[in-house]
This record gives sequence, C-alpha cells and structure tokens, in this order.
Amino acid sequence: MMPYPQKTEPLAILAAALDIVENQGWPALSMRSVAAALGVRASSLYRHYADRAALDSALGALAAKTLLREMESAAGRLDGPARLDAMALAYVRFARNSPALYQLIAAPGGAADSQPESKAIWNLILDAIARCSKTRRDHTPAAVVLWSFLHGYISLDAAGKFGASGPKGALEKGLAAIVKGFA
Amino acid sequence: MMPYPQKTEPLAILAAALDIVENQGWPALSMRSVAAALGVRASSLYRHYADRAALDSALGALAAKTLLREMESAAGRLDGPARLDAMALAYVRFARNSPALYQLIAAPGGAADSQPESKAIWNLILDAIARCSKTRRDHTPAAVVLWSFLHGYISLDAAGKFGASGPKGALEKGLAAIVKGFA
DNA sequence: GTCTATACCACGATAGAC
DNA sequence: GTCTATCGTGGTATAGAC
Repeated sequence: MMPYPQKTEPLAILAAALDIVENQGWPALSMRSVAAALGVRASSLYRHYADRAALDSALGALAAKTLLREMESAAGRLDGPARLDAMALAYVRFARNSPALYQLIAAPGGAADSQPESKAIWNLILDAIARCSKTRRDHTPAAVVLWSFLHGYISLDAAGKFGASGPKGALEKGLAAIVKGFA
Repeated sequence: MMPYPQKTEPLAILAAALDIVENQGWPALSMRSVAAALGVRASSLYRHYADRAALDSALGALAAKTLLREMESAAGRLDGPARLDAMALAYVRFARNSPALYQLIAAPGGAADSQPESKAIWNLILDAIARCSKTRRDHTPAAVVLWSFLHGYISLDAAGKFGASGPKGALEKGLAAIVKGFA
C-alpha cells in the first residue's frame, strides 16, 4: 500500500511529491507544487529537505527499494525459467504502475542508480539467469539483452509509439523467446 | 545533405540549435542560447520561427528525415537477414551519433512522430522483416520485439547503466538472435 | 515549524524604435 | 531583420519574524 510507515512531515512531503509526479509528470514537480499540495509554503519544505536534489534523491531511493522488493516478492521460491519470467513481469508491472518512479531507475540522470538497491536488482537478474543456464560462463550479455528488451518495450509502449495497432502480444513473445534462449 | 532548400537564416538557426542540443543537451537549448550562439538577440529569432515549439518541430523533422535516409541508404539493395541487420545497425549508429535528435524519435513527447517519415521508417522495418520470413502473417509483433530491443539497448547504454563491465557484445548477440528468429 | 518577504535567475514572448 | 526594453511566469533558495 503505502511506501513506508508514516511518521511526520518528511514522509508526507515525499508522498505528496510522489502523487504529483505520478499524476502530473515530472515537469509539474517543484518545491512550490509540493508545498501547495500540502497547504503550506515552499519555504517550509527546506526544514525537511535541504534542497530540491534531496527530494529527488529520496524519490530515487523509494523507487529502487520498491522495485527491488516487488521483484524479490515475485521471485519468491521459484526457480529456473519460471523465476526469471516472474521477475521480468514484476519489472514491467512496476514500470506500468509507477511510470514516473521508473524513470528514476532507467533514465539518464536517474536518481536511483546511486542506490545500493540498484546493484542488488542487477545481481538478482544475473542470479536468476544463472539458474536457468547450464553453462557457468559470464551471463552479463544475457542480462543486458533481457534488460534492454524489457526497458525498450516499456518505454516505447508508454510513449505510445506502437500506435493504434498496439504491440500485439510482443511482450510475451519476446520474453518467452529470450528466456528460452537462456536454457 | 540539408533538410530543406530554405533561404539563409532559418537554416543557420536550426544548425545552431542542433549544435547546442547535441553538445550540451536539451536543457541547454533555449531561444536565448541559440541566439547567443549566432551573435544575435533572442527576439530576433521570432522573425524566423514563430515560437519555441516551431523550433522543436523543425528539429523533429530533421531527425525523422535523417534517420529515414540513413536507414534506406544502409538497406541499399540488400535483402533477407542482411538487409534487416544493416538497417538495425544504421538505427543504432544514428542514435549514437545524434543522441539528442534520437530522443525526438523515441521519447514520450518526441517532436518527430507527427512526421510522415516516422511512419515510413516503421513500414521499412516491417517490410524488411517480411523479406526474412517465410510466413505471410502479421509481422507487427516481430517488429515490436526488434525495435524494443534496439531502443532499450541504446537508451540504457547511453545512460551508462551497463556500468564498468559494459554490455559485453550484447548488441551483436541479441540482434543476431532476434534476426535469426525471424527466418 | 511555518510564515512573509525577498532575492536571484532563466525562460518565452511582445512592442516599437531603427 | 535586428535592436532595446520590458513583461509575466515560475523555478530555487534564504533571512528573519512569529
């Protein structure tokens, strides 16, 4: 449900920022808009977040933590291709449900890649691939292929680039083909 | 070579904008910065471009035209998998050489997808896949898989998400696997 | 911990002189 | 076709009263 246990202001601020960024997009996020959503003045926020970058950073941490948690949860006790498949679908689901937070994971200046969870996510994927594979060689290229496909699909779909015809099941087909290729 | 046969100033402005956006990124592009690069005042630009959106639009047109031309050129008289491969590599090369323009092709609000060339690019890909395939069914899913992989790889690579280890040949491997899967 | 007030900056855009 | 001057907006951030 909610990101974290709610204490006082800092979390309320983060929640308001999250709400704005997910419902109105990144350009709408400013110290002013967050403050307005809380019925407060922008200058008040600086008591709780040193500057705008600190707010972005907190959102980045939230993104990385949430995605890692959801992928681990989806993986559960699964193993082999089923594990990888479940994790990939959890990744796509997160990106669809929280497109703005997802940008912090994958976008150029993303505030999430300084988070330790980002590294953990990468290792989780590498591990899942290793469990599918019979060989013991470096699985980095395989992980790159999988990640590239997922991210590309998510981005283009979210941008509406597949047009009226839609992707026509390409996600499932591509994912199945890639995971199968690992075994 | 050049986008249009226009007179003098409009193209000089477009060139200056292109230079800024490719060398300093999108945030650095403003009517002021373009004007400064030309040794002129910002207000002067409005004689040649009605507003900022018109400038963006011109860049979008440039992006779509350039990419289409380079993909057609790469395809040449090739056929079968070789044709598809050459086009895919031309796509990647364009994205690498002109990362800012590429964003107009693939990014959410991209100013290029209203261009007729964008449709032409899509059809070019669909046609190339059809030439690889023995079946006559709808190749939309295949095109979506290919495009997703290419775009995802380009984006994550440009964002430095592959880290110090690098992609380790994943582009070539993934592309080969996908194209092979079409035959 | 929030308020008012303010400073500073950069942006897009227009009016009117030259 | 470019200039100066100016306007309005909206962003980050600080100082100091309450």
